[in-house]
Amino acid sequence: MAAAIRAIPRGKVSTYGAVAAAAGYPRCARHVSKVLNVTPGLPWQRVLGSGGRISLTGEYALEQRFLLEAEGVRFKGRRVDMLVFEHRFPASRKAARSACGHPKVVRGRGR
DNA sequence: AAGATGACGCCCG
DNA sequence: CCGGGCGCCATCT
Repeated sequence: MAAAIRAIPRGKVSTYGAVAAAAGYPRCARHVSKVLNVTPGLPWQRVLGSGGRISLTGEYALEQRFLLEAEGVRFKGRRVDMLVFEHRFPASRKAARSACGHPKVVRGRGR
């Protein structure tokens, strides 16, 4: 997970959902945020919400926008121009349809 | 164990 | 565009 985030090059961005999916956990967008919190050294500013919007709140949101613009990322109003700056992760076929942190614990959803 | 929360995502009006 | 609601998963109290 953290590796996926580190893989985002400077001047590019990604979204929680995309990072999670790239890491092999399509349903764990939420946990990406946690990883960012517990893992220092990650380019947290390059991770945005869906559509390229800053999900952060308060001053951190301003920080994030500032840092991104410093890297060359342009904003379209409140969002980032995803069509240009969204980083495409390499096609990982590590389809881990399991839970986020427990590859073995498969939760049979509903059915 | 149950309830509540979180830097989320998607659908509906 | 905005607001509201529901689902998802892990962690904390």
